Amino acid sequence: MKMREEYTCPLELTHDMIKGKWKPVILWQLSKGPASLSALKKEIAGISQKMLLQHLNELQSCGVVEKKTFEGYPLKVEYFLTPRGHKIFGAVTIMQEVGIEIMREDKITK
Amino acid sequence: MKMREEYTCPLELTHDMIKGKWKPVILWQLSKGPASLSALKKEIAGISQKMLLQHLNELQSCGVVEKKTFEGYPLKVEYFLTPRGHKIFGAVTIMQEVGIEIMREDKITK
DNA sequence: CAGCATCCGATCTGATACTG
DNA sequence: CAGTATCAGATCGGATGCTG
Repeated sequence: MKMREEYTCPLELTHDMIKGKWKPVILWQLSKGPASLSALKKEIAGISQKMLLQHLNELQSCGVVEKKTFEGYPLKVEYFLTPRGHKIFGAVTIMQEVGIEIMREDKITK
Repeated sequence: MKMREEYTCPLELTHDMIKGKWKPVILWQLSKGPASLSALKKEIAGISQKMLLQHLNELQSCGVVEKKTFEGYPLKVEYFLTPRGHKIFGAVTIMQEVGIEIMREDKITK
């Protein structure tokens, strides 16, 4: 991922934050509230642990997601959206709405 | 790109529509009004013709963009957003806004 | 001006196996 | 449960040259 200063336009910056196959779905899940790694893995059908972690790390490094680690056994970690994450989630919401509309339209067309 | 029926969730569908390095910027430009290939190329700094065309084709095949071809020489073509394109543009708008905010925040932090 | 084909390196994704 | 390492295949992106 780029350093912040390298972005020439705002869209490029934000696009980086939601690019990747699973980022919108991860944000969607986290918008419901904090979640552990295993919970996310369960809720997001088809994602591999590697990709989940990789995307979570990217989301953290651009300030969209943070995590809280609880000491002890078994290990417990909670991922959650930052204020910035909630802002970007606004875009994801629209994506979801448009997607629903389109799927509905396509059903009617059939 | 997938066939419509293969999408399991709306977000996956919409994500396909804006994924790719240049799609948000292309939608941004087209939101200002119809534009020719060369106009887009001029307005979008750094894009290659190949990627521009490829993304425009993908946007067309998911019903976000259409084009109108005018016969004659020199050839003239206009790309423009469909109603569906305008809906998705709503998400792009938020991306832009969030991006601007973040860039501003980062400047203050410095 | 609009659009296609090809080649190549970079990046992304996923399966699997392993650590604290 | 959380997280890392690695390897192979798929996809993406960009440069270049060619066609109508």
